[in-house]
Amino acid sequence: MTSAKKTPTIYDVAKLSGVSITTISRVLNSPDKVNPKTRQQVMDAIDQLGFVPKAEARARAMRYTNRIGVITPFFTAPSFVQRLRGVAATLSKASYELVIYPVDSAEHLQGYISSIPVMRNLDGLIIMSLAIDEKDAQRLVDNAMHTVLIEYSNSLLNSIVINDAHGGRLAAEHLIGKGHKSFGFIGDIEPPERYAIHPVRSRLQGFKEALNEAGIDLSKKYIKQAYYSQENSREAALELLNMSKRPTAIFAASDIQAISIMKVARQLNLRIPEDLAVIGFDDIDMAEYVDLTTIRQHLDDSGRLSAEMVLARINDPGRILQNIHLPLTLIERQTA
Amino acid sequence: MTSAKKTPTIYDVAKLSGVSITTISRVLNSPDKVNPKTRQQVMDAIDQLGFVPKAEARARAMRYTNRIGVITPFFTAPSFVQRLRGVAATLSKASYELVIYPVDSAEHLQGYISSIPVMRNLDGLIIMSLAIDEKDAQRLVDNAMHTVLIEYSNSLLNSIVINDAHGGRLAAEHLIGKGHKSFGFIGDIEPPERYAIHPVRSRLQGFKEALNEAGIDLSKKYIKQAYYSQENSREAALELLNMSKRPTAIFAASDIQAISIMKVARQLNLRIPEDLAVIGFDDIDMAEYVDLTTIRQHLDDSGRLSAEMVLARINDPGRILQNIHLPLTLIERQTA
DNA sequence: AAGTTGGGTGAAAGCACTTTCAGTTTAACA
DNA sequence: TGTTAAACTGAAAGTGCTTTCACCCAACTT
Repeated sequence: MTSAKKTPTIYDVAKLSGVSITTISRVLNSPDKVNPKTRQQVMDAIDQLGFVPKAEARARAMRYTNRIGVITPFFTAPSFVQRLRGVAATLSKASYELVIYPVDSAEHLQGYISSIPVMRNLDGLIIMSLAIDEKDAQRLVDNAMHTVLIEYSNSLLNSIVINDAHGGRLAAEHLIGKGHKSFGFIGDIEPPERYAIHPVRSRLQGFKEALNEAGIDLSKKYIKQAYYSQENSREAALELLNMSKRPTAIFAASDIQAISIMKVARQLNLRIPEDLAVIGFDDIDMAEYVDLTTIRQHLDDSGRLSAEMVLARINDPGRILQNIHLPLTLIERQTA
Repeated sequence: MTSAKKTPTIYDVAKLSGVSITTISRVLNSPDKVNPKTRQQVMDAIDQLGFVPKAEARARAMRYTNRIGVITPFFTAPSFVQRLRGVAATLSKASYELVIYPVDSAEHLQGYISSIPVMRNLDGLIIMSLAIDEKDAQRLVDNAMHTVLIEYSNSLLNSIVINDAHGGRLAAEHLIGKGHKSFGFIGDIEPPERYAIHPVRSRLQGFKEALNEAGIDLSKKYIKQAYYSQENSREAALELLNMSKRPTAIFAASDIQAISIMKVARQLNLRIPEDLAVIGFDDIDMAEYVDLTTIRQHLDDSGRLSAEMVLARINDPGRILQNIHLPLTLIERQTA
């Protein structure tokens, strides 16, 4: 029965299904652009012939991969997920695939960064919250890999950043405005990861500065280092809240940590915001669920924007470099 | 100043070394057929340009992609993220890339599913919470695409499932054990998406059955349909809690919805669990932060397992099919 | 009824090479 | 020195696929 003497090509499939080779290609590469009925005919023919597109021919003819990559640490932390959501939304519209490169060590990062531009199986790249050095940046531009950085910047590449110190100020000012006099801070000031960038110190600094300007000194013992984990944040919160003169307001460098603090406060029977005000940073989805007052950093938008920027660059490589500063917004809810 | 705009081709090499592209090709493919002097010139040019036959590299890269794909709806909903986290963790260890195909329409899904196995730019595939029909399953196995289904099963493919009805029972039994007599249910019983699978009905059914067995009838008006959004869940909760004889315990078909209910209860000044018990389903990270009692479905583990299964299959294609039932565990915290 | 969209489609022009074939050197031999 | 086979080379014709562009036709506008 098996007639085929040679492996079938799209020309064979085209003949059998009665359409042009163009349509076959389209069924395979952008199925949504072809009429479902036609698509079904083509798929039937493909199945019948056992057609498999030849990788080399494909590679030859394909100038783009229709795929953009995201290199990110902590890719499942809520704030990163929300950025990814923004990225995915715009990529999906433009029918690009999303490849995620989770980074959990410096080697990992270096590996990705050195092989990606050479392998060229990506049309563009988004790098989140990761510091990349001059040499790597240079390699990226040499190999014409369109990339945008988030939370980090480099003169050779597009970037999207926020002003973390200003975020700290916003928090301080809001709390001061509410009449608070004694403050605490909890955040991941000295994270263990060498490869990721660390905006927390800036948030703290802005917070301190604004307090100073209001004549308030935030002494060391009210500043608690806590890793991004729940237990760790909880311990820090406990220490703060068990102090003889405990603060009436706490600024947490991330919403997740703020929520941990709320949990401890609840267990200690402290009312929020009457006994303790809590303010977070990020405005992750969950913040609204728990009515957390926080500094919104427009996570979805940053993702969306970054994707739009790489797409724009792909379509117009001559486009000028951009370094976008995203605003921060205080979102007042119930906790402060 | 920008030097290399694109990767060099044999044309560039030909120009630089002053011979025709034919000769370049020959140097590369049958060096013995070309004059040593000419060959040397060509090699020099090749070195100088850093030329790598592109198609070849691509084709090589494509025969074994080191990449596995995940097709998933709602890819940024917490429960899906947690599964993805499991997947990413094991893939990262095995140094595989993760490609995410977000599905937001039936066409999308059908498109992916028909082109992926044929195009072979993936070594394996994980399909989450999506129903796939016999024909597609058949095509996947015909094309030797190693795939694992999560929350759905098919006799031709590996799968990982949970017993949703049993989860409903667990919730009911726990609540009954706490002495509750009047119950409510909130969940996405009739979701709008045709392409995704819908375990909520089963959860409700198990819940109802267990109540029935305890002699309790869950009447229709205590069963509220609510989409997976915050506002919708809130409305449903409000209706339930404003009833003349309001339930003392509510089972939410997802943690996210349970948390919405908690928010409403807070606004209504209802104490949890004294005035109202709430139990969720999933055990997402956030559940612990807000002390939500819930039915844990081991999300990270299901992701990890699914990745391990496709990896195992890639390394040993003869491996027997598995249909894994993951246990559900009641996690008792503060809300019920 | 005429005009405007816009989805679906095919012809044809790439893509980055390989191969064929005809031609040009070169080397070797008479 | 002329002849000829061998060695080398390039133009052009594939290779199997993707993509651009123009076209058709049906569905809306006005």
